[in-house]
Amino acid sequence: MRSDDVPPPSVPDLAQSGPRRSTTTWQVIRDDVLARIRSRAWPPGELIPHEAELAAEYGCARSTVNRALREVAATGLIDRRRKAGTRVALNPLRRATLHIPVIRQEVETRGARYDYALISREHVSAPLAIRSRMGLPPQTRLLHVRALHLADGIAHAYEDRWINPQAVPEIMEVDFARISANAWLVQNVPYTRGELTLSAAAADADCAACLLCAPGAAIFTMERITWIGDQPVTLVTQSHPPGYAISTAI
Amino acid sequence: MRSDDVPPPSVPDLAQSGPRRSTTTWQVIRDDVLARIRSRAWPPGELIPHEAELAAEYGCARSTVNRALREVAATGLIDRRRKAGTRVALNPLRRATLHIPVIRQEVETRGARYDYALISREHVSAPLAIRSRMGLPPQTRLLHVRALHLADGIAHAYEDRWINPQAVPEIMEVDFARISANAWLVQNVPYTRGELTLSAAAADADCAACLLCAPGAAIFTMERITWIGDQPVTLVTQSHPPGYAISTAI
DNA sequence: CAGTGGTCTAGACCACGGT
DNA sequence: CCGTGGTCTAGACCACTGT
Repeated sequence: MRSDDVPPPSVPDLAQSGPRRSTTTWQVIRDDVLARIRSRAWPPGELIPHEAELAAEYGCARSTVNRALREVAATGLIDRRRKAGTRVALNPLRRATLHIPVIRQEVETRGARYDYALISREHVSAPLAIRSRMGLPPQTRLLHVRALHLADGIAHAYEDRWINPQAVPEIMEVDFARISANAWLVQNVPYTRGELTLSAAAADADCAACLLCAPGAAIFTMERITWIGDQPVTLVTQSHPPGYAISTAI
Repeated sequence: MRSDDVPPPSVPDLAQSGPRRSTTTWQVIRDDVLARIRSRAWPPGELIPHEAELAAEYGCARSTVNRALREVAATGLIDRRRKAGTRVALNPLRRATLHIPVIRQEVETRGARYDYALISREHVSAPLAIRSRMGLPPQTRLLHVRALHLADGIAHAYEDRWINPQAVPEIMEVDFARISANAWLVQNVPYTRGELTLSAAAADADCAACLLCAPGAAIFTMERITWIGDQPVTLVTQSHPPGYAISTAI
């Protein structure tokens, strides 16, 4: 920051959880804005000063204020519109970034040995539930691959995957005993779009047997669908044993 | 009309000169970078051109390239380090933004009527599990509030909440039959930090009774803890009936 | 129309960290 | 050391949209 002649803004200094390490101007502005919103100095629905005004207040360029406010807007706490200005969100629909674990890494960073075990591989006509989920017509044949991810030999995740050979014909030649479907797809298929769905499900017989839990036990599932253009590539459901959780800061 | 029949550049023809249609320069660069990564033109681990080089290619300012690459880096697909340059991530730890629903809105946007029903309110000594989760010493007394969120009269979420009156003394006077704990806290408590944990759990007897499902049924739970500074404010667990899921684009 | 945010530039200095 | 990204500036024009 350059102009030291501007007094520090009179922001109610909320109790900080940790030491403030943000030294850059835009981070200072961002944190001040967050503090003013959370302290209700700027209550929900309120119009906050526009960029030029804040730039003057902080003695910085407007683009620096823009950067700070853009970051705040990304969390959903403020609503920005041209001409209308910037308002504190009335019902802050919070956005949080979720770090989606890559199973192998997840296992190995715990210091455990990672193993992959193929359970089954079949080329079959897709069941209705899978077809409709992937948006495929009747009679479509899909590759159905089931596998287990192991941490030090014990089950870490049960994977039930459907692959559309029309999108990736080469998949039919892959030996899933040697390379996991996920690893092969990650290395060979540049998907253009994906969707992730988190839910809870009761363990079915197969899943329970693999994860060593009771049938019907509460299982955390992550379902992913990926497309190349409009063509669905794969639908994969990864089920984690009871106790699994995923966290993020908000 | 100029010759727009040029196919979408697989290796993008750079040196833009004409006006942009619907996307801005930084978005074009971002999309090109994503396309080159996904098409493996830039394979995992590869060093990509540095900012100045890309700026020259696109005929734009370096800060515009910086904006584009910063957005890509936010998704975890590239790793940027000073002096070392920018590399395509070897194991892309994917980041996805999760939109955390505000229950009332979630219900009302479905066109359903929202209702809130208080089940119980007690001022009790905190159980060990709750204390340790919130990082509170033994003997701490907490306000325990259980409630139900209803959509058109049927259960949409079961809420089990613990509130620390030391952080928010006024909470003891609030009539939870009139206003939900969440609504009151959102309006009155500027938390500085929060943590969200998603998991699956088996429905306990109370939860099952409220959500009209079998005891032990797989329940999707969202647990939130918020702090003011170092002081924990509230720990809330919201449980959703079987079938509930939360989605995001990746 | 006019006010506001969104983008962009052509520079500049600085912080980090590999060599 | 010195190359690279991170930040910042003082402007500028444009796009959107409320009045």
